Amino acid sequence: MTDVARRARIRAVVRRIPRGRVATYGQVAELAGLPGQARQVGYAMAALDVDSRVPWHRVINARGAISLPSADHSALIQRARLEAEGIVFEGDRVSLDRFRWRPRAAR
DNA sequence: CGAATGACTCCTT
DNA sequence: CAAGGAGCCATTC
Repeated sequence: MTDVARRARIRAVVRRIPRGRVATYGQVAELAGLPGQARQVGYAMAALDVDSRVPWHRVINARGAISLPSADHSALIQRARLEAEGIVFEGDRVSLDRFRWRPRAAR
């Protein structure tokens, strides 16, 4: 699969994450048909524009935390957007039990 | 081309 | 909870 196709599939999965829900990098990788390649998802997110129509802010790491230095501007934008959608942070993380996106088989 | 890098994750100390 | 290591693989040097 080409690089372009791979990133397109990753973006397609991220676009399906609904408001008020989050998904982990590993989860996105899996749904995109790239199991075990969570890093590539992070890479694809980094390549997006901050104002991209792809909801990159709904993608967080397996600990439920934002995978960017807390001082990073993008990290602040990400947290603000998530809280604006109703996601609650407990310290520096989100309860995946409560907010993780659970996609239905087919849609 | 080899080595380092990194918006990751899992497992072990 | 903190650290370290291994697996992962596109990208950059």
